[in-house]
Amino acid sequence: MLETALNEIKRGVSEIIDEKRIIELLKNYFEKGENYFVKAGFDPTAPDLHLGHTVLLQKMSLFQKYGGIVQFIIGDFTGMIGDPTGKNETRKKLDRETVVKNAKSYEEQVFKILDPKKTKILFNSSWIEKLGSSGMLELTTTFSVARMLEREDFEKRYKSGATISISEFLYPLLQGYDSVAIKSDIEMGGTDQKFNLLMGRHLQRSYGIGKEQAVIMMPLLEGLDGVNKMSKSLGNYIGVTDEPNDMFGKILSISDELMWRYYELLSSLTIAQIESLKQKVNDGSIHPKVTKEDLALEIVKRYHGDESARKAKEEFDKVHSKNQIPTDIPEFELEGSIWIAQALVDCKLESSTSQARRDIKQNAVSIDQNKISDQQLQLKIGEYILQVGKRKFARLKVK
RNA sequence: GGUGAGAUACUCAAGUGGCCAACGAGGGCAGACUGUAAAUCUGCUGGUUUUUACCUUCGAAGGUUCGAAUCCUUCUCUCACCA
Repeated sequence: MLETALNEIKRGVSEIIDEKRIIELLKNYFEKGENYFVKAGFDPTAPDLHLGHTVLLQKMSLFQKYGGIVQFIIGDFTGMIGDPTGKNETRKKLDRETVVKNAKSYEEQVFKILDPKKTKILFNSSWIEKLGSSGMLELTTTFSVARMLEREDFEKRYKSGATISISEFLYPLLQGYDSVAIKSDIEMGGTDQKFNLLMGRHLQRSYGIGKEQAVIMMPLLEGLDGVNKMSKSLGNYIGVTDEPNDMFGKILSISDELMWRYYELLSSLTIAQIESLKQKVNDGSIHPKVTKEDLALEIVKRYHGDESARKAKEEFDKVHSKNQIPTDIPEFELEGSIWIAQALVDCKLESSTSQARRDIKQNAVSIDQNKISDQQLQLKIGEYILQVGKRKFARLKVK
């Protein structure tokens, strides 16, 4: 029992620190029914979860199966600083209303994966603000600048001569202090969080709360480009709230290589099942596209249900394999005779008439499925289906 | 506080009086080829129906000049060394 649980927990994990502690926690649960806390922190500014986050969430939900109580921290205080990636400077404090709204939005998304009955949603401002200036000072005495500079991105930036503001040093400390305040037993995060996660252990020891959290790091899921980690700012993400059609299409657009990575980290198939699939694709008995479609179906199903997933697949075949017009496309109405380039801009297919002209020149624009080449074309009264590239469509009614 | 260096489009980065809407690379978009994959090849990548033209843009504001991303002044920000 303990053995199976541990193996499930270890699947896909990038690194575990203090595995003994985890075994101990599981043992206590199986033998005495004792619960324990599993912490993970999230930024309050971006309540749009994507599949990269779900790698972590899926693992957390597994812990809930084995006695874990999830402490879902919304970093409304630390969010003001922003995790020091070097890109963002100090951010504005979000007003209460926005934080609450974002938290709501988190709940809706998170509870598609986590069990609400075994999840606590906490705001870190609630204990950090109580620290006050003296508490904050005390916190800074627990760690040295030299050690702080050991953190990889600090070191890089310091050596290359980029700016590091003092407030950025506070971020890891405060995140670590969260672990002190809520007495977490396990903290989870991405591999990029290693420094911050370990800070939790360090501070729990410094503050003498009587335990040190174990740390589990999950690999960062690569985004659609297959190179960078999935992130909203890079625009290479699949959001859990994406429309079924979008979600399906995005998954199918990943490379074959990346598909296996997604299988490992996102699919509920066992490792053995995935291996056998891989085998079949390699010897040619299954087309890789079919395998990818199955993956897309499984994931869309998870967030939107059977019916939507099936429809998304049908729609996809219709538009891409058979080259037909999608079912739902945005509709626009415009007045009188109108210049094609302007019409494309008004239908939000192009950002400027200059861009529209360039695309027409490059054979990227079609009307009612026929490519056009006349940049001066005037659209008369009637209904048209405009298309730019492969995926941008609009239905236009000229009156 | 002192001395020196720097700020160019989404990112990196050339350009140091007119040939500059600004080399090149990455990214992005489009076309060909495909499985809407990857790889590869090609084109485009500030705006404007005067498109071999015009307008706006090289940290900000002024100035010199027929003409400035380029020269001068002030300011803002960044970095290095010294204190």
